[in-house]
Amino acid sequence: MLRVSRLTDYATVVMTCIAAHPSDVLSTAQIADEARLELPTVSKLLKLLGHAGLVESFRGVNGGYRLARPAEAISLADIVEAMEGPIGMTECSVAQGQCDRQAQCGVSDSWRSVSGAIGGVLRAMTLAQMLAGRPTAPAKDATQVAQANA
Amino acid sequence: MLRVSRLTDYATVVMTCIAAHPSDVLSTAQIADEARLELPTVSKLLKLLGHAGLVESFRGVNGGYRLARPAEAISLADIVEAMEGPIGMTECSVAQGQCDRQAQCGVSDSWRSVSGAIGGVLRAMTLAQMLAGRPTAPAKDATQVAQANA
DNA sequence: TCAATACCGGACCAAAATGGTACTGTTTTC
DNA sequence: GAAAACAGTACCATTTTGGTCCGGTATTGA
Ligand code: FES
Ligand code: FES
Repeated sequence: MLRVSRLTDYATVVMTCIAAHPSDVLSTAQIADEARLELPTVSKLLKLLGHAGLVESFRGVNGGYRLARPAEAISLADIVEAMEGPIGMTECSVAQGQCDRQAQCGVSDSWRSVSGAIGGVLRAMTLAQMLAGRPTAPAKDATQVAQANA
Repeated sequence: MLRVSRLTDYATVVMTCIAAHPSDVLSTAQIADEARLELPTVSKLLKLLGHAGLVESFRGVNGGYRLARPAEAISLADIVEAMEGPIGMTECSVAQGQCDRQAQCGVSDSWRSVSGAIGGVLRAMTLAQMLAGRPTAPAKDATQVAQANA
């Protein structure tokens, strides 16, 4: 299906939740509640995201997480890479010299090319843009519905 | 890693092999030999590709496979969809109504948007283009090496 | 006619990735 | 020093993936 893992999907949800409360330190429990996800799962996600430098963590009472950078400076590519490692469409094209067919195989160049293009697509989508489609208020007007069906 | 399955990668290799011999019916064994892949694997791939209408099959002695359309009319998106089903980045965005969080979740629109963009990238790469980087002759001159390292 | 070739449609299995959970530290606040 | 909250890691169940095999059928040509 050429899909991203479900955890990565959840990671974007979590990130938009955090981005919705800028300059606020949210605990894992708060985030899990708002994102409608299980707490242990959210905990794991935040650990990964923190390790990638996308969120800052604060320990102790009243600790929690906060965006490490403004939402405009975080792209979907950042999140995907944090969760799944470097973006590459084929096993062969990331691990150079892994595949013994590489000498004869001419498609690897093409795959590398499309991987680059897809990386560009992911880099073009920022967290701020994703947040724009998800209003904090439960309002959902016609413009957004039209955009969804486009 | 946001990757396509290895079988899909192999499918592109197989397709370029077939495309390298236009208007020739190649047996599974010939294709497997040329693609340096195991015969049962190639057999499975060709079954999938045939089912998707990308290759024509001929039974009996001297049977085999041939492209169903000219290489210019077959895109990478066709091959990926033949192997992995419809292109969609997240589970949620393909199976509408599957995820009970969908009402609250605002990121699905964004994901659908990037899925569309990535579909475009895949549709833009044709089998003919992929073949161009893989000469039939075993010659490998400097220009190709340079291109490979680009 | 009949045997050889070669695709068709499955079933089948082992190994790996995934999703999810739990538990034990460590740091900070009050 | 007790409670809150993150850090790290280990663990397991399930699913997906990659790969193989076999009996069936159609076509060719001697
Ligand atoms: S490089 Fe491994 S199959 Fe192409
Ligand atoms: S629709 Fe399922 S998590 Fe967004």
